[in-house]
Amino acid sequence: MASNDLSPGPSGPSGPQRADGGPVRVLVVDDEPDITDVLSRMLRSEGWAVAAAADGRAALELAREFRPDAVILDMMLPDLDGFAVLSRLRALSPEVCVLFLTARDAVEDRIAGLTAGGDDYVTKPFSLEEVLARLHGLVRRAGVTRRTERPGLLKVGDLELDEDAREVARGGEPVELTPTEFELLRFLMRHPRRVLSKAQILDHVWSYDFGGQAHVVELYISYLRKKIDAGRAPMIHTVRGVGYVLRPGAR
Amino acid sequence: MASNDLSPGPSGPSGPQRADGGPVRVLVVDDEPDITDVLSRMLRSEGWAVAAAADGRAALELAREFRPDAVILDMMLPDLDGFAVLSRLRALSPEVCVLFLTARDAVEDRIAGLTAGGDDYVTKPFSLEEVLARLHGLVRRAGVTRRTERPGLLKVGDLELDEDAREVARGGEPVELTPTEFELLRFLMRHPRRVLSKAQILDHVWSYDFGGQAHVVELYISYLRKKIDAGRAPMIHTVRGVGYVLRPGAR
DNA sequence: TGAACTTCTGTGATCCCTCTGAAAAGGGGT
DNA sequence: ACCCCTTTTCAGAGGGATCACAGAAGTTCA
Repeated sequence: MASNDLSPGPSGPSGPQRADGGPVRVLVVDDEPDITDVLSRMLRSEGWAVAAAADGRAALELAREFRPDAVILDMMLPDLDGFAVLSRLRALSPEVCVLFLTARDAVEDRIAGLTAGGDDYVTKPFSLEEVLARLHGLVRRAGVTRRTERPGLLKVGDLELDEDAREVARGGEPVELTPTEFELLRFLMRHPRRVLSKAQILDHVWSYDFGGQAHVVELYISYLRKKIDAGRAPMIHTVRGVGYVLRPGAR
Repeated sequence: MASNDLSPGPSGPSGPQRADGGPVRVLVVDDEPDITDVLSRMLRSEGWAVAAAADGRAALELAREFRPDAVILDMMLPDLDGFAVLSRLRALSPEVCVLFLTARDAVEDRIAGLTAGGDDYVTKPFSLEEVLARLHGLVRRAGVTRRTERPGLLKVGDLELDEDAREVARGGEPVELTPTEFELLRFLMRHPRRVLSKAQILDHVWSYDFGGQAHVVELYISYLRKKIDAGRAPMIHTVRGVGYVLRPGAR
């Protein structure tokens, strides 16, 4: 209840770090202030350095001095076509990696061809966890981030989640999860030992336009428990009146 | 009400401090004078710099020169919609963090979704401790406050309370608490060695519209004693005719 | 197109947290 | 010692929160 997000843990800033030790720089480009706002805040709270622009012109200007490592780029901009922005961004700094935001039906078209270059895309409406996960994948593949123990592998107790392979295992035993279950578990595993409210979970795991009740969270928690805690010492604990915690050891 | 404020202790102002050493600045916006009044008093007595406004127009004007680090914003204002105020506040200073006040049934609607940005909300009726805890969490995560040893961890003697994990331990031994017990203990631990009257406790831990008697305080104190002082040297002491103290060592 | 699967809603049952009321225990003063 | 007042403890009603189950709606894939 109390805390609402994702602050860097007690062990210091847990956000992505560049090889030079500074935070990874990301530029958010979208004409809807709600979107840039929520993305900027979340990314900042996750330890990224963030700049935001509302149209293509501003984005290009900003990119020139902000020198982002990555760009989150809406393909529907008021002034310039997303592709125009893209090509000029690339002219400016060829190394930058791009995460496209696009409407669901526009995907098949031409976006698919772009991902071949190592970039990636997310369809609107998206969930924050999805954006975060893709962005992480992008900069990791691009070699921007400092090499850590084993990137893309989350471990909590004997529970392992591989973000790249999308595989989950408890005590070496593989576990099959549906997409939503996977996202929920990833969110829990990225914030272990920390009580997460249903509202927080809803905000991060479900799409931003999801109008549903907190009830779905309870439902999916129960699904996860059946698959992950079945028979073993439970790792998902409910904190009555507050939310849920993922806790490794006993208790 | 007024008599139940907590002034800064003899050890000087213990309130939050900005990285520059000054007090954290918070703007309270609510159209009910009772609310702004009680919040302002409490926050001031906790060492914050406070300004208050009764409607959106005044809030925006005030924000321009007061330059708050955080805003407590009622979503039901007489003139402007809370969301309108929010977006203009953001336009003014994007870094500001916001704690929303909202009716219980309005939550599911649109407030959820805001917590994703790192902001937070509290439903009316609220308790002062709840507001304070959330506000603390917000500015801590926003990196406004000076970094202390381990944020979110309260220690008194061998008693520890982790606000993030919502865990309590006495002498390393974990203790299970219900939500109300937890809030009560947090309040006590935030003001150790200080006699707190039942009225003060009632005002801070219970919702402001709670009509009940001081009897519940005695009841919950007894619950806490059973769980925390059981067998050990007691830390919760009764000051007859006055209230209770939480004291670490002997005596 | 049909079958399998995933996601979400609704209902009811259960648990346990909160608070009330009353009785018991304790303190302090005369 | 006695009485009065405060504090503590006990027992239980009520209600909110959580969970389990079933099924409808939507999606994916062959």
